[in-house]
Amino acid sequence: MKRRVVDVLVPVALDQAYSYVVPQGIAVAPGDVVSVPLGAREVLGVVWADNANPNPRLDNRLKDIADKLDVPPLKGELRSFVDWVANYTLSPRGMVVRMALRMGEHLGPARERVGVRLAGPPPRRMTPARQRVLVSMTDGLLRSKSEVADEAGVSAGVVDGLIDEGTLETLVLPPEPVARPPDPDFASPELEPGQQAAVDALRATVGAGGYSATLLDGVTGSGKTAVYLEAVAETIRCGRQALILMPEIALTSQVLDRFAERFGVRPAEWHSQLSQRLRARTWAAVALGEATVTVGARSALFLPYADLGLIVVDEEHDPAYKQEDGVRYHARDMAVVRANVGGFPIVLASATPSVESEVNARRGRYKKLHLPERFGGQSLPGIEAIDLKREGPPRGRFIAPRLAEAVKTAIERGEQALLFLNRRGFAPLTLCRGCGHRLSCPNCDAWLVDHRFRRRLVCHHCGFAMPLPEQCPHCQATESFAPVGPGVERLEQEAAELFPGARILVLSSDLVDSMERLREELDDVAAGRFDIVIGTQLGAKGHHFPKLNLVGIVDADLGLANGDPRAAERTFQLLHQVVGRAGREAGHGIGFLQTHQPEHPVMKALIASDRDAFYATEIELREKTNYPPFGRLASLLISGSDKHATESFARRVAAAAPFDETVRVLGPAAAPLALVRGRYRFRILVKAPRAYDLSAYLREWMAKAPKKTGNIKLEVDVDPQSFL
DNA sequence: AGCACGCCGACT
DNA sequence: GTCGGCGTGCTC
Repeated sequence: MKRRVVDVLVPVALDQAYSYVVPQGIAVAPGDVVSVPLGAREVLGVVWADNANPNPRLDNRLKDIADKLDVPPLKGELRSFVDWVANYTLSPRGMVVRMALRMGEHLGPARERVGVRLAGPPPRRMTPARQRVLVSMTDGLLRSKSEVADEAGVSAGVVDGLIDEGTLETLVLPPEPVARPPDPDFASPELEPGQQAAVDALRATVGAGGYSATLLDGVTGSGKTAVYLEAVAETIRCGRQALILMPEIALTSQVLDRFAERFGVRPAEWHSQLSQRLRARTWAAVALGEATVTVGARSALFLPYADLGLIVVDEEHDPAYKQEDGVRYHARDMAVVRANVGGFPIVLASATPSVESEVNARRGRYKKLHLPERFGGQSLPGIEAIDLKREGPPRGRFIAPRLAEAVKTAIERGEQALLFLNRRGFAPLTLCRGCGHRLSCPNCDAWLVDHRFRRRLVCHHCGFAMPLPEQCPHCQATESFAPVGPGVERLEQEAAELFPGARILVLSSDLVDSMERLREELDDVAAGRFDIVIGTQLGAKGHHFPKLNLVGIVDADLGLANGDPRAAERTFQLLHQVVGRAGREAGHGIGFLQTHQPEHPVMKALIASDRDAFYATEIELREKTNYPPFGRLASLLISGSDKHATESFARRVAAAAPFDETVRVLGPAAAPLALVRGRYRFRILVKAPRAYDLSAYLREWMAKAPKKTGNIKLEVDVDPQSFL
């Protein structure tokens, strides 16, 4: 009898599927998750296709499929999506399928939970602890052991003792579901007329089914979340699943609470900090359709939904949606593709849409829903510029007198102030006053950042850290180091001196260790347990602080200086979001922008609260320069530890570029960050027209590019977001 | 991506 | 003399 052979995609850096023999007793079909031998190990893979005539050269080398897993097969929709993403990003298909299989090796039944209930006579020896347990058990209900112990305030041993005595009996509890079914009619939202119109439109879109993309555009506080949750509710009523994508860090946000208020239960969550077991259980719940709504970071896009019927991309403009290592993909863009492949609607929500999405809406490719006002008639904060050239702080200080005065007033009123500075640590630069030497990283082309809290000088690119040296490595002077420029830790010091007695919290990613901890700290702020919050981006994202009425942007120019084509857009979006945190409740919020260039279009648009002016200038500029979305970009990053070998390789790669009169190949040039982790970096930038098939061009190019030697690496980034 | 193999430097 | 660093090649 002829043996059956199938092609299996394995989760390694291979673009091509491998062939395996289907042994007797195992029935497989495309999409099935199987366990297969690969080299010395055994890996999970996905059956991609039948192979009617396997390569005869492999005849005696074909191995058997080891096992078929008892999970639902990956649907054709997801498999097409995997192929599409691999093709578009030039990633090996194996690396993309790996993201869809990222449930760890912990599949299988959940750990058994043991429940107890009152069953026998009281114990022969009664103790106060035992008494408390029995009191809490008098209702005769079944509950878990840990629950009982917690409730009675005793240790688990006391409960075990009562089980031994026969007073309590044990029963196996059904496994706790990852997420209970949300009730679309649990609480009906109060909607204002503007919101109601948007909700009606979204309900119609969801009800109609089929692919469509909608840009939901509404300022902070306009009730975007409430509106898109109604699209989710409609999806649930249709019996389908919904995915709400969020930037990773925003997963701490109140959206989860809002969801629970609206639907009676919390959604399933998917992010990088899930434990292995919870990850596996969530994966399975999504695949079985038990998890109706998933709120997740970008990798949730690759989950094997049983019947996905809606994707919402919250804060769609957020740069964190771009994955910068491994498979380089933009989750917002791939979400649109996934909706298209699956034939269902997608909603992109933002108060400051990306220029890409805004242009798509203007071209009619996306529907646009606009929520014009703040919910409850709240007014947007007034924004004032503080011109640092004219009324800056004294030397060595970073809070201008006018801002300090406003903070003082806010505290006196019992309100909160947020000082925003997108810079971790104490000072970004330490230099020797004697000779001007700058302390920099031995492995990177970067200064060492002074982190006083950790008592280290730290490189933000490679993690190198050392204590402050005794003397200058260049001129041997002692006690000669001076910190230059501010970080959040230095601001904290300054704020403590300016506002004695104020309760100050620093929110910075290097000072929080877990998502839980961060949630607690954010709750503390919301509850008014701090007067001043000094924060990096962490403090800017998706949290609502009712008592916050004053926002001070300490260095509004920080993001504008680099050569990134999206620098202006990013700065506008970030500062708009931060300033929008003020006055959401009380309605008299105010924001201050400390800037050296109050005439910059970004600053002028922010001060005038004139979003349209910003989009008008930015879109015109992009169009004129053929930058996205009016042209396409790709970037090749060539890196290696030998500078000359790397540079010469980069030149040979550039020389191998296929000729196309509509494509421009720029470079190689040393990357702005020319050295990272001891590796020299060179960049080639590719510019192509808007509708051009850049992936095909790059694939043809890579096929004839020179072979790399030594430790040289060549990374291709289609639609790059970072140009460092 | 992992893993084995194989080739040159420092040291139990 | 071995241990181990990484560069190279392969995985049906």
